[in-house]
Amino acid sequence: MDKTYQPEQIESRWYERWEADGRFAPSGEGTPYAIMIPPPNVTGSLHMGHAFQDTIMDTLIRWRRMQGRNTLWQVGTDHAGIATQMLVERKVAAEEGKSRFDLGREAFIDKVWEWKHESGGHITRQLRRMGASVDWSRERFTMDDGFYQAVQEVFVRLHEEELIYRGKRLVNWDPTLHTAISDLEVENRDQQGQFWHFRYPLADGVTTDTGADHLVVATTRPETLLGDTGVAVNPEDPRYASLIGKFVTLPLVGRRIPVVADEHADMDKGSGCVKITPAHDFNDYEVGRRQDLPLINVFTQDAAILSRAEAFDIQGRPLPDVDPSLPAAYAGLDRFAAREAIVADMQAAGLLEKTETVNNTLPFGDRSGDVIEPLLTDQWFVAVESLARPAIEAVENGDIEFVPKNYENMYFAWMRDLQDWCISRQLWWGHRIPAWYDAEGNVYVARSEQEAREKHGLSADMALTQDDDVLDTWFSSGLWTFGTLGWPEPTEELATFHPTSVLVTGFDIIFFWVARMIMLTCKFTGEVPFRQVYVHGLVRDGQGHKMSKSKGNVLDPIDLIDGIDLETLVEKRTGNLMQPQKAKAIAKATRDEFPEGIEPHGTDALRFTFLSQATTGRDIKFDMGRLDGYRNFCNKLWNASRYVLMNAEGEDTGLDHAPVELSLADRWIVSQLQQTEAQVTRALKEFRFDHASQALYEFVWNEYCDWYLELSKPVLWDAAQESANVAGDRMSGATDAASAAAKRGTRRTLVRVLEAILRLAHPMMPFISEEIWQRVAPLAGTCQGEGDSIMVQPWPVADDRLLDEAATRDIEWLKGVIVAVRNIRAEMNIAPGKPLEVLLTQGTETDRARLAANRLFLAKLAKLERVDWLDDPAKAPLSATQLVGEMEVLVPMAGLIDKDAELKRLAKEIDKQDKLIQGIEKKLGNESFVAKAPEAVVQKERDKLDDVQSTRRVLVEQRNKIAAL
RNA sequence: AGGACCAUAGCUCAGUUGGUUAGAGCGCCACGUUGACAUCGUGGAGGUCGGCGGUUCAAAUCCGCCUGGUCCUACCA
Repeated sequence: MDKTYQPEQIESRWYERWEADGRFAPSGEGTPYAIMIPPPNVTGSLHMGHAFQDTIMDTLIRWRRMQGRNTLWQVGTDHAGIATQMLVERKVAAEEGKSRFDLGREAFIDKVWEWKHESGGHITRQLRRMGASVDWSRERFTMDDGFYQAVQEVFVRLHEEELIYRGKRLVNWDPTLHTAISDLEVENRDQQGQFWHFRYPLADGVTTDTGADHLVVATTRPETLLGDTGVAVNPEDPRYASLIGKFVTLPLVGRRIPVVADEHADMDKGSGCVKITPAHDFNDYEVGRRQDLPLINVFTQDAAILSRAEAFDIQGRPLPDVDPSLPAAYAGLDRFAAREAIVADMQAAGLLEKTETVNNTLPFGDRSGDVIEPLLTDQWFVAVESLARPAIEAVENGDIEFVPKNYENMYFAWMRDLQDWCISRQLWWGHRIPAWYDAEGNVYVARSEQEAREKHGLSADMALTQDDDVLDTWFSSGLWTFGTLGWPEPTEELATFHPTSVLVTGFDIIFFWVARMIMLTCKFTGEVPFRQVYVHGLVRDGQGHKMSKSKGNVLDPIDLIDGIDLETLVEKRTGNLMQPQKAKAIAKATRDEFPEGIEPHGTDALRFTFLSQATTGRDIKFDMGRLDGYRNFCNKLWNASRYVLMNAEGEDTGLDHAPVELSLADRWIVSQLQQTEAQVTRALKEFRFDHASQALYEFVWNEYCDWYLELSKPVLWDAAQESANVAGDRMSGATDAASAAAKRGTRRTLVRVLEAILRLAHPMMPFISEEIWQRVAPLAGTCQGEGDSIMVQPWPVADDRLLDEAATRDIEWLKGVIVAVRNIRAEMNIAPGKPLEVLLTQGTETDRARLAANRLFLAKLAKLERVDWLDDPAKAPLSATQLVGEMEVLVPMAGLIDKDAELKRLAKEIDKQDKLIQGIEKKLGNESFVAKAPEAVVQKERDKLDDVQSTRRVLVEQRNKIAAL
């Protein structure tokens, strides 16, 4: 093995090997365990969020696989309607200077498929680099043939049940992308805006109670004035009671519009009068419905002003009686230009009362960045009410459990206030809506054109045209858990793996995806899609900022794995910026943060970092320091393994039946291992990946490496003779045979514990664990020969019979003595390598027995040349002292110890004890504590006080003795 | 406006049902090239657990209020 851990050399080969050996497919045996990967965008690339999420899923899957479960990790990608279409449109524009309209629908879609074939492998390659053990043989795509069938089926059935309907509704319209988008795709951003107060003249000579001939309405959107069909006042508002039912004349247009009474008008805001534009505002739409006002649309699909308005009733039927004329001056003006023109004209007409600056929130399309316009358009909707009910119940009654639990509230809050879901998108890339129209505009919904004709008895020569729209991407991804398993066919996979076990996802798509999956899955399979939802936070940068290209703080997981030099990193972060002026600042920040670029860390270290940071219910501030730390941890494991192999390969590791004797240390580390196995298993069960990784880390580094490997050295390297030299009394019966049995026992333990560590580590660190296991397992007798893999070894199960409390206490004692000596060395500035003589006094029988059994360990680890019992404490030479329980560890000072330093050290120790004593005495002095606290708690405090007091007594004696010198 | 979550060492975070001498990693200081590892070892410094109040014999932990931060939902005529 190389002296240092070099991940790039081992990671490349193992993944290919596993995949080639078919290790990722379900075993077909054991209780099923399934996870469906949240399908990433097919043309996307793997970001930190994916890497994090995939690490968690892979850890779960590898763990369950080792437990013998029949595991399926379903992989696939999403066609991602808008995102992909935009990407390809930009590409075509850049490369061919053509728009999608230049190409036409079919040719454009061909281009998208082409792009998919070209770049769709990118993210799947990256997934492989992360070590994700997904079943590639079942890879799916949300627009493959099977999904096409599932989507048609769901749409048609919902339509048959009248849960899908079509209508002219006000929807969020993206004027750039020319499509409807859902509420969820709208991002509200605070802006500073203008607030214009307009006068609307009262018609027919009417005046207000105060004698004014007009009403004042305020708006941030003057251009919608053209579509006003009423002015609302609050029915309770005495100021305007007499005007209800009267009319105002809409300025600039001249339309007579009524004053209506509606609770929407807030008496305390502005003048208390509100202009009502049902075709351009969601609230006004509702007012229009209540007050039976016409809807007058004044915008084109680009959000420019129409030359003639379009009037409808609330059902979307045209209203031929409404005068559609608009002032010619505005025709064709963009909404923002129209706004300026209208304000200017109102001012010129003396109808602008005042202008204020206000903070308001504007809706932006999260894809286009354009201001979203509520627009009256024909769209398809899912009536969600009846679907939501079972979906809510599934969570209420525990069929689906959110981890952490508080996300259930978020889910309920949203589900109980659902609006019908607008599922049509005016895009080309996606599942085309299975609806056909005849010449009269009658609509026929069916699985195919042919079925439409059969179903409705339409003649073969009757012209039918399919709906141009496609479905919202989330409509198809909502079928992910069962669509991937072959639905609507009643497949074996569906029977085996559905409902799936757990969904791992970010809270940001609970509404987009999780809620819709639950609704659609309950509806069509009668089952929940998954039993548990593990919700994780967002991966942020080290300062807690969201990673984004425009901030220039994006980290690419692959760069953390392979490393990247500074110049390449700067180039990556500053290239292709939307705002190129930011490049300089980004470059500087990058150079400051990564002066040397980023070193390679390997996949295992990155995964371990994610897991250690995967704490519940909070976002992750990605910590480069921890990444370094866990890379070092891999190196530690690597080198510990080198040590084990050096001492065990070609040696007797107790595989045959020769006698084996386990030392105290052997029994102790085996006992500790059981606890670690139990801890890691429990943590994984509870989704506490941070605890799981920490338990492993601590065991490997702080117990196995720091102590056990050190304790193994005297056994393996030092002859019995040598220990006898150190011994004050005789080593008894240290025969060659006994020594051989002891060595065998230690080698066997070294190897077996390491082998178990590797299995325990494998779900978290698949590569390094496999690499080392291949060498170690044969020595432990757990390898079935060439071609075997750690992936399919049994998960370690703690065996309580191997817990050894006596050994643990003995080792704690030994550690205590060793640390005491080291402490004296460090504080007294005694060279670490200088052999010392140590005296022990005030020991119990147990202490004496422990010393007798552990002389060699003590001598080696504390670098002692002599250890002796001092029978009469009064005769102790002047020494530096440490206490281990009641026992005193003395390092005689002669020629070694600095008097002042020792006094200082003792003073510090005494002070510490004093503070403790104070605290405990205060507690015990409190009568109600003694009276009311459980007896055990009180007794514990008393014992503690005794301990601390006697420690203090010894320290004070010691101090006095030295001070008297 | 309503709601959620967070606030513990310089930094990133643990802390199970209230009882611990409040922990880890990184960073910091001192010493150290002992035959697995300097991507290391040994020892150490560093916290009135955001603030105030309450419940309790006992609060980092439970309750209330406040401050600061993140986010979601709604509204903003």
